[in-house]
Amino acid sequence: MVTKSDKKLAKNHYHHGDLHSSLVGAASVMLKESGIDGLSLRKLADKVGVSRTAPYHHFKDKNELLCAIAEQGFKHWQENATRIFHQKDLSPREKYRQFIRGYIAYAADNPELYDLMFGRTIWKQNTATADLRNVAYPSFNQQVEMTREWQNLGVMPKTEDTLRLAQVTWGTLHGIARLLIDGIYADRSHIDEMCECAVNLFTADSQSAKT
Amino acid sequence: MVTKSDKKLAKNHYHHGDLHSSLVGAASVMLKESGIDGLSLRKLADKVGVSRTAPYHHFKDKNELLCAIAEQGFKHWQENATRIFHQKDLSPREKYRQFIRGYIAYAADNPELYDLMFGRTIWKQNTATADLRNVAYPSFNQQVEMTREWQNLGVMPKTEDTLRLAQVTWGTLHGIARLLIDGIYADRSHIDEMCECAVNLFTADSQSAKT
DNA sequence: TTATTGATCTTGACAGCGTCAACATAAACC
DNA sequence: GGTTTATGTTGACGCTGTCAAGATCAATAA
Repeated sequence: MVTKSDKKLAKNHYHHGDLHSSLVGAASVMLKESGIDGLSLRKLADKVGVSRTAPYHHFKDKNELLCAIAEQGFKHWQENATRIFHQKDLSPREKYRQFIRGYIAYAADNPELYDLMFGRTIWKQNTATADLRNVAYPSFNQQVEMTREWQNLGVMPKTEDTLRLAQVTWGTLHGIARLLIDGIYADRSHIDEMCECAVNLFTADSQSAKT
Repeated sequence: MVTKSDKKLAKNHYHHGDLHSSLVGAASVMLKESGIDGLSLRKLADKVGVSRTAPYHHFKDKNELLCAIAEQGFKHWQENATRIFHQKDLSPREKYRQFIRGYIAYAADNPELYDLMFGRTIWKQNTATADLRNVAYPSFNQQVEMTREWQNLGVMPKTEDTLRLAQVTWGTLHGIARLLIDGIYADRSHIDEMCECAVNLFTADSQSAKT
């Protein structure tokens, strides 16, 4: 049994040590490179240096592993979003613009992760872990709360119902993101202008008070 | 060989007759029921009453079959869209509303087909057949032409660049559609109100001239 | 200290998938 | 009638997720 000690020099252990988080880590990398379908549990186990079925002692099935990755993604995005939202020295409208650009940029920079977090694999099959739901639902909800705040700040029209407005505007961001990461909007040089256009449309009083 | 004559009574033929279109037909049904991943060539061949690999004499691989189904979908949607657009006795704004509702309804009624037509399976891998591209690209483009017309009719703001405006508004429709068919917007009773909200946002002079 | 339990990792196996190769049959054409 | 071509067949390969049964080690109870 010199094989193991080759990889983990000091530790010649039968047990891996922290296989759980090692798997999530390696799986995130593999997801980024190959997408959800390309992420194979067997290849993953191989990369971590463990047998085919070892991961099944830490995750019930592939879905549970995917949920764990998505969970990390939501936490990461959440930080990102609140950081933008609490930025100082910015007019509300400029902050809104930043948020929109930040949203699209996050999706464009992490296409496969975005696909996992907001795609059908997890949500349509209704197989989200309790842990994932505990992070994702608040994140979905934050979209509504932000919209309410933007309405109060006079950035978005107060005439529209908050929930509907949030659904439509998030729908827009999601749609643009998906068209980008799914290869339908090929030309990414237009992203900035598209965001600008969206801001114009969603902003109350789009004629006046630009910038 | 009485087996075959049981299924196709008169024809006890070694050759199927019109396997190509039979496959597309059965595959469309199977897609609707099980989605892209659930659509298995082996099950499909079995359902049509033919051996596992027979389809490979009519489609190079699964991708080509999927493209054929998507092609049908685009033609079907194209009819649908132009029928709405050339409806008589409707104010431009009302026609626009109808189009938006029609778009979302088409996606909601054919979720798996929509996923195939506008999803990553075909477009991200860049594996669209020439035939498919010949139907899909004009369909994408029609979105821009319609936007231009709506701008001319005074429904949509003339201040925005046509291409950007088309990208953002189509993005919105696509995003709402995806959130619905991917199981994130669970409550379909809100669809009408969401469409209404979108119309309000995208329509020039949203304050006045409602209907 | 020893015995036992439980967590973790192993190999073996199974069914399903897309797809290639080799072969069989029927139709079409010279 | 004989040859080519289109279309069907079975067999096989490698990949996948996942279950079952056994091996190994850590921790805990006697």
